[in-house]
Amino acid sequence: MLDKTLTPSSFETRLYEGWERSGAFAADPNSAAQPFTIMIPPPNVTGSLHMGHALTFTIQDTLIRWRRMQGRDALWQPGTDHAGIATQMVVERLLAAEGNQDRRSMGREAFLERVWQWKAESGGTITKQLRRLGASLDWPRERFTMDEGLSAAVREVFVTLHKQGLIYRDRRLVNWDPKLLTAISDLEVESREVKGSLWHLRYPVEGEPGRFLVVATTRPETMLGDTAVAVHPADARFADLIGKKLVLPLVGRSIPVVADEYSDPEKGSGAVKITPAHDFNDFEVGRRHGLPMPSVLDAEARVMLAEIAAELRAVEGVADPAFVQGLDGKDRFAARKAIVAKLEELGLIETIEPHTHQVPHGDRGGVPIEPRLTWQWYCDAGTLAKPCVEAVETGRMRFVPKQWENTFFAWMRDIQPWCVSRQLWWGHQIPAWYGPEGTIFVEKTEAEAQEAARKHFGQDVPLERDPDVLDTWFSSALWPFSTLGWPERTKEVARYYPGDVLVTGFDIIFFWVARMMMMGQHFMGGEVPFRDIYIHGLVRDEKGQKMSKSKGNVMDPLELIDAYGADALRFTICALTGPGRDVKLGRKRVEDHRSFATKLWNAARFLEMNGIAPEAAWDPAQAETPLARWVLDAANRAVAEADAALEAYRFDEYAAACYRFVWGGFCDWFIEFAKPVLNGSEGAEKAEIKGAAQHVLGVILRLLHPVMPFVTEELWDRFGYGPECSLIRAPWPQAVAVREAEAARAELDWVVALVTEVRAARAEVNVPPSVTTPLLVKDAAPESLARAARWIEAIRRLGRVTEITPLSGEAPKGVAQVVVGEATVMLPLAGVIDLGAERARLLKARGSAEGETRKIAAKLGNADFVARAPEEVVEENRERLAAAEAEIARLDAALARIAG
RNA sequence: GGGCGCUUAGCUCAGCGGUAGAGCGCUUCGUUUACACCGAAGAUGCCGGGGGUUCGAAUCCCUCAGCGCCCA
Repeated sequence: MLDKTLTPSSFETRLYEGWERSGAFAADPNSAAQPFTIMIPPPNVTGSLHMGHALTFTIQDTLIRWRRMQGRDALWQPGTDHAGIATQMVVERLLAAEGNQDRRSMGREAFLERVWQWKAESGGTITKQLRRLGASLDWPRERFTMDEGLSAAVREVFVTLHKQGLIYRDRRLVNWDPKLLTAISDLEVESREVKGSLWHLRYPVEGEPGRFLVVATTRPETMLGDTAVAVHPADARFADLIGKKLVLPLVGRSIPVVADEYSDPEKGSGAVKITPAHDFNDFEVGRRHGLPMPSVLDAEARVMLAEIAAELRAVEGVADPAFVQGLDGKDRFAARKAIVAKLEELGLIETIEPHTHQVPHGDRGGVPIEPRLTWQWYCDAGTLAKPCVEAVETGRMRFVPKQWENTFFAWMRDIQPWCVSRQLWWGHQIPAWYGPEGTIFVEKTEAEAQEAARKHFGQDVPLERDPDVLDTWFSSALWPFSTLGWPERTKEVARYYPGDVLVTGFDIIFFWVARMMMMGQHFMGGEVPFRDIYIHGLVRDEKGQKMSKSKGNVMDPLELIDAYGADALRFTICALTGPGRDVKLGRKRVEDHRSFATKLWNAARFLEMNGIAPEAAWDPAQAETPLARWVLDAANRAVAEADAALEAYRFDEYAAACYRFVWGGFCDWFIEFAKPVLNGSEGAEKAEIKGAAQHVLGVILRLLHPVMPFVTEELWDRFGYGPECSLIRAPWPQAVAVREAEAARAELDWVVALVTEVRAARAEVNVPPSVTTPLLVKDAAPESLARAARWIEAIRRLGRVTEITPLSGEAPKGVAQVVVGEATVMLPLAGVIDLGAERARLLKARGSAEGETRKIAAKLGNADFVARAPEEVVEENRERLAAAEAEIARLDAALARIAG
């Protein structure tokens, strides 16, 4: 016997282990079935399961379970990425907490060993948590971006791209994180609004004592590296200054005034100081005008004078080398204070206005990033992006929802060279070796580099390997094929590439999607890495706020699973995942949706109590009774709706179709109609209803399995539809042949309408539930009377009716009346009903029928409508008008009967 | 400043040319062989404002307003 209450925790772990142990999640490269592949966007190895994961993995698992049941050879590739900076930070923090020596003093090798040790101990957190969610990943195939195989792919790709000229070294400005001491991607930079000041500084014009050019800046400390001041060429205020020289305050260096459209006459003073080594825009201006580009801040963003020391010059009242020398080694913010104070003292500050502006911050380190001129490795993303743009334009790859392709195009068409080197230790060390005279040898191994160097120099030379590592996204970009064994020519690569769909959030389009596309197409013969890209929203809290630790509104999916079961969480997520919309999720929503799992459990329990059990031989095509045919037909439609919804990535519609059928159809009507039969004597009818019930329960369990895997598997096993843990591999339901479905639908619809009308009338005229009544039927067609007779038991039970008889002679006094199709049904309730309420009820029904009539009549009275609208629309309106008019007539008759 | 999206019942959202819907909440009633995480019934809408296209607009177009996100 099933327990009276559903307790998900009593079976979730057991079932998951059962599936995993039996190999139910495994892809089979030798299968004849058509593959279906989803590459998990590998979560960060330092991560733990949050709501965003719950959303994305519920969607992926729903898709993969559905396709697997459809008989596809499903591969859901698991794994994690090594998350260079994040992991390095985690381990460094750990070392600090343990009171151990820091990474630099322990050395690179020992540190990396410590990272691997951490990975072995803690790196599996998220993969364990994914199991709680029910994610059916092919675990034995789990990969890690730092695995030997994936590392070999990285070396192969780097060396190949280098030989093709698509990876090169360059000295340009990068986003430098002065806390983490590495270059970071512009995607790892976030703008934060900061309240600062706009300082208006006076730069003296050379040879014109007393004349100044005022520049406005938010970063006065960078002035040490100024090499020009730019004004707009069309700005009349400064026209005569163009080409003249200014004395750079404090430093004493002479710098030119240049004309450049970058300078915005509307902003600040209209003149802008140019510091090419410390600002991206200034860098471009510097390039255009051939300006020197001295750096004045070091890796840790402290003042560094080495590149300007030779040019320090004393100028009375303007520049003071001693002061500048005193800044050497000072932090950038301390230097700003000192410089502002000194300028103020010299009277070189015109005004200071409060100014709120966007300051780029590193998203990991949290400190303002510093544009910095360094040598780095770059990948020619522009060239790699072109075929990706084309693949989306021609439909070889498809964004769902489609509008995201705009975001993608906008970024891809304007993509900048991709800085792939990072000044970290944890990651794939760049396979580049430096020889004498700065020669570079890029090879897969040190031996090959040695060999190349020997060829070049004609003798063995000492080589030194580039200490930097590659951006984590570099290895993640290879994920769709490196996980399959590439560069080996494995059958997995041949079979599972390209994937069918990539599921991810829009915030990741630039990271995953774009980079996987670039590398996938370049290295896989132009073949795209996945055909569909399903973009879901973000999980927000009930009020629509982004979840964040600082706001304290985060929800823990594991805690919700503990409280309500994984199925409830998954079903909630599916039900709320509308197209292109964020998911507002609260505890209450999960609680609400849990009741659906409970409902399913209780319905199954009822069937079990009535001795309903799987009968594999039962043939739905032989069903004779209208009820069996009706429920089989409704199940067919539910399956069709679910399929269509899943094909279209409409998870909300899939959930709604299941909910409607299971609750609104199977439980509310089928089970209720079945009760009298199940209660009655054994015989063909009872056998058939039991047959239909077990058949449809089997359909329901399979239909719901992708979204509610645990409770469906538990019920499947307990009922004995198959061996333990076999639902996951059971065939997806298909429509069955139902004879005369149309007639069954008409019959049941009529009974439902009768019961509903009778219930409504009783409720509205305040008939106590304890009172039962006969029904007197007037003007009923013989078919209606026959139906009433066939369904009398169900109608008795559901409508609190005693018997149904045709009305003979006059209607009794004190009746409540309802209209069902052509018939008027009376409930003789003299002395019980409130006649006033009954009259009001009938008038209200008449009112709405009349409103309907007026609307349709007006439409049909419009000659243009009749002439131009499609014939079937006109015909449909004529029918509706006739029906509404007939209903008014019957209601009028009913009103007349109670009038006296 | 550029781009995208949203605005439909109290709340969360579907519908996107032809009868305005769902779930939750609310009100009333209810211990009938599953289920109170339940059952029955009921109320609630100028489909953001304005203009246009059309026989017909929540749905298509224009415009305005408010909200959100992304990129500068």
